[in-house]
Amino acid sequence: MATITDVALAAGVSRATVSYVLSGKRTISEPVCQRVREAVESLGYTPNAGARALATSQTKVLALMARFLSDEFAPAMLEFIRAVTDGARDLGYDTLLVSDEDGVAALRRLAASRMVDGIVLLNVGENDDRLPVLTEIDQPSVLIGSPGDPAGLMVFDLDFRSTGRLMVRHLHAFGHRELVLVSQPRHVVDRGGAYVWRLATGAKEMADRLGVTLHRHHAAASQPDVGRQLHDIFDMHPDATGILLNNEAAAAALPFVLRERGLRAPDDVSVIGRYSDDFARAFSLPFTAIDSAAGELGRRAVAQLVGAIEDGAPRDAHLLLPPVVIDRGSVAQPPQP
Amino acid sequence: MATITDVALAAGVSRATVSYVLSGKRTISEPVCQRVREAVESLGYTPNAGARALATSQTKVLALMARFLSDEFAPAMLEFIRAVTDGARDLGYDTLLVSDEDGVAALRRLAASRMVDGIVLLNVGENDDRLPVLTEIDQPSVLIGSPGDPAGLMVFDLDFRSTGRLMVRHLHAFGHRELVLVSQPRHVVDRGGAYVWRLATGAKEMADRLGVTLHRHHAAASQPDVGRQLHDIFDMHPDATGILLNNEAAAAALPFVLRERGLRAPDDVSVIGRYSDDFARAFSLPFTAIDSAAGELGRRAVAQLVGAIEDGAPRDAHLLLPPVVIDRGSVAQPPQP
DNA sequence: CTGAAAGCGCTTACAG
DNA sequence: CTGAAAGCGCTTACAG
Repeated sequence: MATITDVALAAGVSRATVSYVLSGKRTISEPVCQRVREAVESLGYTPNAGARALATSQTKVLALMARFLSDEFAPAMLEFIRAVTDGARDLGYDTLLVSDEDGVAALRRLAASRMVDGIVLLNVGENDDRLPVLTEIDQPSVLIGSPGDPAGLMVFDLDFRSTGRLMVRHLHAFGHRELVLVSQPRHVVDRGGAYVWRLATGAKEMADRLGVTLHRHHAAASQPDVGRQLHDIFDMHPDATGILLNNEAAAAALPFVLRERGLRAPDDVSVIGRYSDDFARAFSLPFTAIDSAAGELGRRAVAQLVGAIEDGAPRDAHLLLPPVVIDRGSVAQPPQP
Repeated sequence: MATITDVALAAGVSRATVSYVLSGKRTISEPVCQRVREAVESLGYTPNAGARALATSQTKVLALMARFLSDEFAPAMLEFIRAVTDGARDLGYDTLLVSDEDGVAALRRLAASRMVDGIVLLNVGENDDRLPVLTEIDQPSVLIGSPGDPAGLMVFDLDFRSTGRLMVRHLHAFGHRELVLVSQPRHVVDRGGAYVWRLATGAKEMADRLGVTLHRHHAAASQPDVGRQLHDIFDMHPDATGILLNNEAAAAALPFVLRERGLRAPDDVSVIGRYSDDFARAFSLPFTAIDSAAGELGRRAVAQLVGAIEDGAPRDAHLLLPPVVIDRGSVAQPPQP
C-alpha cells in the first residue's frame, strides 16, 4: 500500500506538501499540485485512516447504537438504520453499527477508545440507562426517541402527543364521536417506550376537549394474539366508529380482522394508523396513517450531530417532528345508524 | 483522556510494560502487574484505537457491505445484519455498516484506507460487480449469497438447489403429484438473484425424478399484486394440491388468499415455504418452511472471515448450508378426490 | 523480568 | 510558496 512518503518521493516534494495538496489547507503552486495529483493517481494512494485519526483526533466515523428488541418491528428499525448510515455517508462519515447487550459498556468502550467522533442512540427509552454515560464522554451524541428528561441532550423524535391529538381531531372532523385506540403492548411502555403513552395522552386530551369518547387498549405485538384481541375490542365497543392504531402488528392484522367481521374501511369503520410509509408500502396497508418519518428523523439527527462535531453546534437541540397525515382513504363519515 | 504514558507514570513503569501487561504478551511480575492494573483502573484507561491500529495494522473492525434493495424483504435483511454484528462482536470486532450506492468505490475506499480488517458482502448476486475488486485488495472477504463463479472466494449460502429438491420430495412423500412453485419476481433473477432459479432448478430436478408435475411461476414482491397473482395461479392449476413458496410477500399474502377462496392448509392444499424463522414468527405464518438460516450463515461467515484475518485460514471456503424443514403442520396428504 | 527507542503514517505549527 | 521536524498514542523488536 502506498503511503504519503511514496507519493512525496514520486512527486519530488515533501510529505507536508502532499498533505496540503490533498487537504487544500494551503495554496500550492499549480505545477506542484499537478505532480502530486499524478503521483496520487498512479500509486492509488488513499490516506491511512488510523494514522489520520491519530494525527487529527477525528475518525470520521459515527456510532449507531441500536437495540434489537424482539418486539421491535424490523421494518421500522431498518428504516432508521438506513437513514442514519445514508445521512452520515452524505456528510462524509462512516457508521459503526453497535448492538451490544450492554449498551452502557459499549458506549464507554467506543468513547474511551476514540473510535468514533459522535454517537447516535436509537430506541431511546424513558429512563434509558445509557443517558447518564453521555455526559461523561467527550463525543457529542444525539438521540432518536424521547427520554423522560431531555435537558442538555439533542433529541429527535416524532411528536407523539400531537400525533395522538391529530388522530382524534381528524376523525372528529369527519363526524366520529366514539373511538378506540389500539396501542403497543403494555410491556413496551414498562420498558420505557414513552411514545406509547405520549400518543395515548394526546389522543385523550383531544377527545376530552372535543367531547369524543375514547377507549384505550393495548394489544400484542404479533399474531395470532393481536388478531384475537382486535376481535375482542370490536366486540367490546359495538358503537365505536373509528379506530386509532399505534401498533404495527395490529395494523398488519386489521385487514384480516375486518374481512372476518365482514367490515370495510371506511364504509363501516374509519381507521387511522401511525407507522412508517415503507411498512405501509411493503404490506400495502390501506389505512390513512401518520408517518413515523424515520428517514427524516434519521437524517436530521445525523446532520445535527455532525454539526456538533465539526463546529460545536449547540448540544441542546430538541426536534419534535410535527405529525403529517398520509391520506389513504380509510377515514370517512361514520355510517348512518 | 488518559494515555498509556499517564498510566506508565502513575504506575512508575515504562510504557512498554503497561502495554505488555495489557496484552499479556510478556510475563510481568505480579507486583508490577498489580500497580499497572490499578493505574489503568483509576485513570479509566482504554487504548486509543487509531494509535493501536497504526502500530499493529489491525483495526479490529469488519465492514458489512449491504445493499438496500427496495424489493428486498426488510426482516430478512435485518436478521443478516444482526447475525453479522453480533457474531463479530463475540469475536472482538466491531462492524462498519456500509450501504453506498456505489459498492465498488466503497470497497476500494475502505480497503485502501485500512479502516477494516475484513469485509462481509451481503446480497451477493450472480455477477456482482464488487467481486473483481475483492482480488485487488489486501483484506480477506467473505460472501453471503452465491456468485456465479465462487472460485477463490469464501461463500456462505443456503443450499437453494437442495432446498428446491427437498420441498418437492417432502410433498411427494405425502402423496402430492401436482405442485406449484411461486418464486420471487423475475427482475430479482435478472438482477442476479441466483437463489431464485437455483431453488426452481432443484425443484424441477426432483419433480422430474419423481414424476411429479411442477408449475413454476413468478409473483410480485408486494401487495396487492402478489395477492391477485396467487388467485390467478390457483385458477390456472385447479388440480395442484401443493404449493411451494420462494417469495416472502407471497407467504405473507397466502393466508388472505386461502381464506378468500375458502381453502385451508393442509386440509385442502399443502404449503411449504422458504423464509426466515423470525419472519414466520412476526407474522405468525402457519406454514411448514425451510429456514433461511440468516443467523447461522451470518455467524459462520464471520467466524471464517476472522479466521482468515487472524491465522490466514484458507481463503477458499464454500458452505452451502443444507436445508432443514421446520414443520408447522401445513403439509399433509392431498384431499381425496 | 523490564526499559529505551524506533516506527506505524499521518497533520500542522514553525521557519524560511 | 514550500520543507524539516515534532507529535499524535500505541506496539514491539532490541538490549540488558
